Amino acid sequence: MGEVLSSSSRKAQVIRVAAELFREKGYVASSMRDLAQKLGIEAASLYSHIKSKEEILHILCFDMAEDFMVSLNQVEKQQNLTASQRLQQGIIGHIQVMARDLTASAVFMNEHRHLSQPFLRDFLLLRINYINRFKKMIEDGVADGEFKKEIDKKLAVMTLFSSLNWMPQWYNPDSVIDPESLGKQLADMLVNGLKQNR
Amino acid sequence: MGEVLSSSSRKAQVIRVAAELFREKGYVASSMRDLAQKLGIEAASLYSHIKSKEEILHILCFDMAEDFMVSLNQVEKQQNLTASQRLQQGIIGHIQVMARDLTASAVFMNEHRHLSQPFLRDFLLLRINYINRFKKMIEDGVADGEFKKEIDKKLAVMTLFSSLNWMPQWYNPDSVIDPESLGKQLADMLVNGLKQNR
DNA sequence: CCTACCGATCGGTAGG
DNA sequence: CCTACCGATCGGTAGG
Repeated sequence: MGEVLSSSSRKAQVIRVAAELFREKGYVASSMRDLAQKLGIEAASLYSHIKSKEEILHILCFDMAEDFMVSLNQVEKQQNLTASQRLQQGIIGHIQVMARDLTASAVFMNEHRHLSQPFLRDFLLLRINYINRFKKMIEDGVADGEFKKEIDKKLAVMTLFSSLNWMPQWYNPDSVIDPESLGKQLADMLVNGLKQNR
Repeated sequence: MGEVLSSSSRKAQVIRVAAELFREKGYVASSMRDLAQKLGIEAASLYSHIKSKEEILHILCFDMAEDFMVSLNQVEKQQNLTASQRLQQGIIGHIQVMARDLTASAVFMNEHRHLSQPFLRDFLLLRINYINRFKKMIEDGVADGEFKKEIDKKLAVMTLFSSLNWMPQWYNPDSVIDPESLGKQLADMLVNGLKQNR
């Protein structure tokens, strides 16, 4: 997990509480006074821990991005697996990272656009890179003959990402289904579809 | 299309320009002064056309919701079709409604949470109803034996909605692929999966 | 559609 | 971590 977020410092606590607030109300609608109140301190006191409101958003977004990258790096090492197996592992990894901190994941997803430049650009470059690496797995599957050659790879990867990204909005981490099973089911649905196998 | 949005009144123009602004910067970060500037008038003059900032958001969200409902009503009438055919028609309809106004669709999707009560509650009830009607189509498909009985229906419908909802973020309406083809491909991918048919 | 303006709230700083 | 405070900006109104 990102260094700051995983620590138990006061700063980390400020960021975790901020994440809850940002998720609930959105970044722009969350005031530093709201945040201070949740922490039981005065707004001005926040600035002993963080440099600015945006620093909080920056840490939340980039710490999550880092975790997603680490997870995908692991998967890409396993070149002994077939494309669909790697895709499955990638999906499971993504969901596991999200499940470790669904609040930060929701902020990562919905609020990153409020980063100012040049951070926004850096963030979007990381995201494009991540998506392209998933797209590569799909292309590998087509090249192998494991996936249909007629599939629209862009549509496939966008559909995959949409479902992954939307998950923090409805997935309940205390539910019966654990992240790994969820990842497997999602991968299976995407790869095999809903239809009865003949 | 919703009455206000489709008209060419000055009010409709204000709302359309607001939609672009809300999409770009988010509802909260968009000021009435930003909006006025885009229209070439003073901020105070906006209030000759609209009652409040929230009225704009309300109209955008509920006009889109109305259009989605009309589309789904049409599909549900076709009980001669199989579940997967109805699902496909539902998906195509949803995408066609979105494609008619991708800007309003993006606002509908990302900014509805800034509606105040009781409008937010009303909106969420409409959305739940809409989702449940798609879920019903999937359940019908399972009951018929057309879809696998092991599928997680909640996961399937959330995956479907995630992809539909995310589309305004990447779909280019001027692209080579028209909404109907896109809907067909998405439905096919969901129903049949990526895997080569044996 | 404009000028003139209001009270509330914003992120953040100085100085302890 | 607090008190005291700043300049900027917010949505919106009065009155034409």
